[in-house]
Amino acid sequence: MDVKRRVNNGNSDDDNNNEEEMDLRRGPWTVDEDLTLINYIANHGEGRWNSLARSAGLKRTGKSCRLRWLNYLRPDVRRGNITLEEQLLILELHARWGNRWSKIAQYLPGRTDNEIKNYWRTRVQKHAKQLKCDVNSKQFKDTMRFLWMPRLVERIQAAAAASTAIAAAPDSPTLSATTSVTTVNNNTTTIPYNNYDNLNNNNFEVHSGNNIHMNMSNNFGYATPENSSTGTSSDSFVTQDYYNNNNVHHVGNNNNNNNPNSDFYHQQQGNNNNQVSFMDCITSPSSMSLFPHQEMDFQAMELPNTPWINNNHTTFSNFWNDENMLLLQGLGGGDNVRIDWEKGI
DNA sequence: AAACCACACAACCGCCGCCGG
DNA sequence: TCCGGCGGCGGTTGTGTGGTT
Repeated sequence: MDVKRRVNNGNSDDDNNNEEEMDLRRGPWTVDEDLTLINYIANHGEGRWNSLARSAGLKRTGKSCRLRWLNYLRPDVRRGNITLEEQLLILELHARWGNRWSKIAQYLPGRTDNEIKNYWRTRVQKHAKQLKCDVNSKQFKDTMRFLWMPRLVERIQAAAAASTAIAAAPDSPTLSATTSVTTVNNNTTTIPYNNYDNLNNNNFEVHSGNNIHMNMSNNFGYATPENSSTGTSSDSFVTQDYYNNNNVHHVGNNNNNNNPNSDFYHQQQGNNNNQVSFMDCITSPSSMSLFPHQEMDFQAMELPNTPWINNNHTTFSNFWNDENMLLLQGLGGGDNVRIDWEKGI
């Protein structure tokens, strides 16, 4: 695509250059442009993007060069589908910081703010729309907190268990291709995992490192079978080893690359196996079983009248499946119903 | 086979804060 | 102190791709 832009309007926008009328290219980057940028940065380093663009002979704005480098060409950019662990982390961090994508991205090694933002918009907001509630509404946050996130945890556990099974039976060709969860090694990031109500306290910490290690056994109020009571057990949840040789690629690619010429130096590394949809998460029969002492504000969900409670809507039929409906029937309504899980409701 | 649609994501835009002259 | 350039950030758009009808 050869999209060019005449830049000479003399305003304060940093894309402009008054000294000369430059035909600045826009749109998808070509292979040649990418290689030029890569080579230039390899020799001169990054930064000072406007002068870099000029010096490298790129007919691009400095801003465009920066974006291309940071979001695509950087060697440590990690591509492929967002893993379960990353999904969980994104939900958690978004609950804490909101749309501060760059800050969230700091805790997902190799992921860019753009990628996380896209994930949020395409996946999370889409499902909020399906539920006919605002993504910032209490209803949706509760849905994430009590259904989606626990389901993710459950999936992660299942994947870890599968991984263990694979280790025990390495000849299994089916299982061996179905998980990206690896065992923990050195350089571990520990993430004490708290619920949304605790997001503002000091218990939530994320330390940079090569791995992310989630500890799910704290004051969230539940404990998983894998958890130890120490809070930092290495037995609980482990993400992919972001930097092992299998998962980190010099330059990644994706299935929807708009630049058809760029594949030659890209390496496909999609991991489709841990991709879990929102509905997959919330329709699990055991989605709630990880929360033995959680207060669940069902009234805030406006059960009888809420738009999502609509038998004609597929979202409803998926969300409030038989088991969940039995649960709700057992509650009998009321204000801020407390679910006493230990009584077997 | 073609048309249509939904999705994913690369890239752009506008705004803002920082910094140096 | 002011001003302009720059980098960073969040929001938005455009488009290629794959699936469905």
